[in-house]
Amino acid sequence: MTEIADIYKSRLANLDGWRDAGIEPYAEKVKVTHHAGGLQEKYAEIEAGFETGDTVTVAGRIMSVRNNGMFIDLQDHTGKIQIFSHKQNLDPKYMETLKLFDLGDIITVTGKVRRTPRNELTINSEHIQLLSKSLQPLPEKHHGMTDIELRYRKRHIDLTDNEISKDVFIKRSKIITAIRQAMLDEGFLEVETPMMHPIPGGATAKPFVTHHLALDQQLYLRIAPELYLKRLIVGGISDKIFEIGRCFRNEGLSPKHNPEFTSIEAYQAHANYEDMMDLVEKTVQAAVKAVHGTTKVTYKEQEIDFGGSWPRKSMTELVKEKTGVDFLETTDAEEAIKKGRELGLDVPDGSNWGQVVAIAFDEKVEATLIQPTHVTDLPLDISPLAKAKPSNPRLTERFESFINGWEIANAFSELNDPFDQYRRFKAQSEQKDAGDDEAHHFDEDFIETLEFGMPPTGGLGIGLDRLVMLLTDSHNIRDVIAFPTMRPAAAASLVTKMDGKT
RNA sequence: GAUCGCUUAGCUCAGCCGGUAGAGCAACUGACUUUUAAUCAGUAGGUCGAGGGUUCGAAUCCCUCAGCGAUCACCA
Repeated sequence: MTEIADIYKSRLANLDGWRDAGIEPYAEKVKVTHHAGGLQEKYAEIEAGFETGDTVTVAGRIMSVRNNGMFIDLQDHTGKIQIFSHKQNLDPKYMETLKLFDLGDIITVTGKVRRTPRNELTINSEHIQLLSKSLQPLPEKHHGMTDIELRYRKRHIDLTDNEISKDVFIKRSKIITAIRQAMLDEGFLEVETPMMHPIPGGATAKPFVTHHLALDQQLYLRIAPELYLKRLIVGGISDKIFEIGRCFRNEGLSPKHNPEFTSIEAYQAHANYEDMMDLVEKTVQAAVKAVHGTTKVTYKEQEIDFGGSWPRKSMTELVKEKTGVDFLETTDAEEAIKKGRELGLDVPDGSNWGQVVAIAFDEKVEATLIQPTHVTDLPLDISPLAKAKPSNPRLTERFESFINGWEIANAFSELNDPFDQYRRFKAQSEQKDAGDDEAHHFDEDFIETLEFGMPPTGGLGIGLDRLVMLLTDSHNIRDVIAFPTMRPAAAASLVTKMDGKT
């Protein structure tokens, strides 16, 4: 017999013990009057040895047991509190069932609150009862579950066990709530658009493909909600809309990339990219304040200040600062490629002017942008949905916001000229034909949408997972996604674990 | 996709130059209504990630594969 089976069987025996005692081991709910955290706070000041006489009912998980079940550490979602089960207070019939408890069991306790002579806030149990039996062993109580892979695969254990992990997901929720609230405060309407697209659009990325049976139709999981949100702007449902939701990209995994990730996209009619910069600052600052109470955050021992108005610098200007090369002075792609290669950049043959600028920026500038910075005026070649800059048609009214060397936001004055959009899609589809499987698809329906007339509009996207990473000092995106995408676990280990259960 | 590293009991980890598989916690039996990582005595628990090879002998050396991590590449 393997040991896991041993533990499992002993717990099963205890489960039967409850039934023998006439108590259902998966009980009905009880009325919980207090939580551990609240009690710790309320009675923080009482002295060691003081008995309050206040009766409370709590419920939670048994995290540790001392002295034959006399002392139990009970944990609920707010914290821990000690339970004292002594024959002075506890009905003999409950004394009998104490031995049926296992670590991890969810129980309820009613009794009076006191502080023990050893200064531990404690409930003297008068009634203690199983609410739900735990058949699986919890991780080791001192070190907890540190195996990073197991924490990702078995998040339910990680959360019961790991305060830091729990805190990250609570903060994630607060960050998203703060951003949503900031958008609502700005007068934006929250909307929803399809996640299954007949033509994937709105971003440069490889999509997931799926198939609808009844329609016999190929569909793509969305890589961005952008084009649908613009359709809503055309429709005029509101001048200000936003969507918070999942996007899916069929690309490599890394500490900064999960195949599904959460973004916010916002569109504002009669606004432009400069208005979007203000909006990025407002929403991100609201998120920072919601979890830190200040605008300053430490990430990997580096202080990042999200406060104030962030510097706005053009991409070509930044490249010039770092390399001495002003790509605005290059007249065509060939000259740009030559200059780029002189800088030691790996520039593929056939790159266009904008792609060279982007490579120079990625290689030479990106990693240096630690403090929040809006990088503006991105090349038109790499911005197929952004409006060209009137003063320089090679550039667009687009910016990306960088923090800690990461692109956190991407925004622009939306291209609303259907003729221009037609030409951009055409250029993209030529790139696609040339073998670029990330180039945008040609979306005729979207062209038609623009033909109805879209007002001048500013659009914005923010990657929320990365923002959560920054605000929780998390160094892997999997630490901020409750159930990150994982390869299937080795079959053998799972089967072994299941063996004992039958 | 490339390089490097990790994988030993349910959990956390030792295991050196190849020589019978180890500890703590958890579990089980017993003692004690006593605590703060409770204590004491005892018991049990292993396909050493998987497969192959070298060897008299492999957790250990070699090869292949898998999962995970870090870095790089693509991307947000």
